[in-house]
Amino acid sequence: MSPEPTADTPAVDPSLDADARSLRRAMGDLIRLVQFRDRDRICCHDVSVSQCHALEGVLRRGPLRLGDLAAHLYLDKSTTSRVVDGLIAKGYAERRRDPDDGRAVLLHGTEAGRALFAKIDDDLHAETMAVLEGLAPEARRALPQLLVRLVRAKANRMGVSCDCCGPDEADGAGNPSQASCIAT
Amino acid sequence: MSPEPTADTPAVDPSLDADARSLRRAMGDLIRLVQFRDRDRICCHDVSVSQCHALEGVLRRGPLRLGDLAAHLYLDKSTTSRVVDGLIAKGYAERRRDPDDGRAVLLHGTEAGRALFAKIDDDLHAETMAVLEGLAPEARRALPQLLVRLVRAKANRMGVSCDCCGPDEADGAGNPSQASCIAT
DNA sequence: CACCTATAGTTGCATTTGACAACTAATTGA
DNA sequence: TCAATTAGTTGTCAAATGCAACTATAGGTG
Repeated sequence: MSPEPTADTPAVDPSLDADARSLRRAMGDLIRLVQFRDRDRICCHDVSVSQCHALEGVLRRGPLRLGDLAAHLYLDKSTTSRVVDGLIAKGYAERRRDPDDGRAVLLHGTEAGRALFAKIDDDLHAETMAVLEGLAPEARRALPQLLVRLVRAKANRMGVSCDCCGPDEADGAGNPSQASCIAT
Repeated sequence: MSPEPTADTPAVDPSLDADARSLRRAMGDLIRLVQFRDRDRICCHDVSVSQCHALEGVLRRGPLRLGDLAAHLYLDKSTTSRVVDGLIAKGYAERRRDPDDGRAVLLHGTEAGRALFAKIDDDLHAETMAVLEGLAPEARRALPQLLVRLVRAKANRMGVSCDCCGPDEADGAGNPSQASCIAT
């Protein structure tokens, strides 16, 4: 269980274990809180949580196919199609035929969609800023990196590929595959 | 938008904004991934995700009332009751009358429940350890604290009180109300 | 003590979310 | 030209969840 520090296992920090427990506890709280969403079913403004994620996907990743959005959302394409229906019904997105492939649709955000998302994004950004404020810069910089690793580990375990970060890549140095995640 | 550094706003780190965006992107991925749970509906072994959280609550917080568990899970008490039904059906928990209050039940974990949870806990702990490994100790130590702040902020916004951390408390110093979260 | 009110849980019911499977339409390749 | 593949949509069903109604117990107050 607790590997002894030897020449090639360079002294495992004894607090690692405790840190892991703390992290899991906090994560558990976060996850439970996040999954409780039906109450104020509306994410923030006029859309459900899924719709909000979908809107973000459509806007951030430019016009994209339904299947790609489904992958991004970790949802079945049928579910995704219906989520998009909702977005379209509210006038935040639209389906257009892909000129290069008659089977496919390209999802575009509308002006209203962009406006709505900008508002939501601002809100969440402000909230996040408030959370980060006053934190040691190194710590807050390390956080996304850590979350990405966590997501990757979970995705791996669940047998899906997370689009945030490629197949895999050891990040011993500064910001390796994380870059590809943040950049988009 | 970008507040100018003055005497009393001690030079806002210009990277704060970028850090916040990175964080939100990673969080988004995490949340989407986590909400995709119906697929392998079974958390890991023999229970659903909700049941897993409930089991953890029952075991970690000793015998507790249904209402308290519901609060912990951010679920309606009716839903919680049914989640517990599932746990009981599988023999992982049991309802007992509260000797001090005939209306209440006290939820107890069974031996099987303890055993199952130990297994799940080990798995997740190992996963978390792997994620944390190789990270700078300060960074990984700061992480739970940060998540707690995030949870608190979200809980606040949603108008619920998160049990992980009390009403609120500025943590300028080392580890303030975070302690109460980790300690439990 | 009797009764009214508040509290703890359970059950009925409707809604939402989601997956899977069947279907349609379009592309690709032999 | 036609079979096989691929992109999306729609039908159907199951699970999760909240709200409201209900039961049973506690706690006060006249």
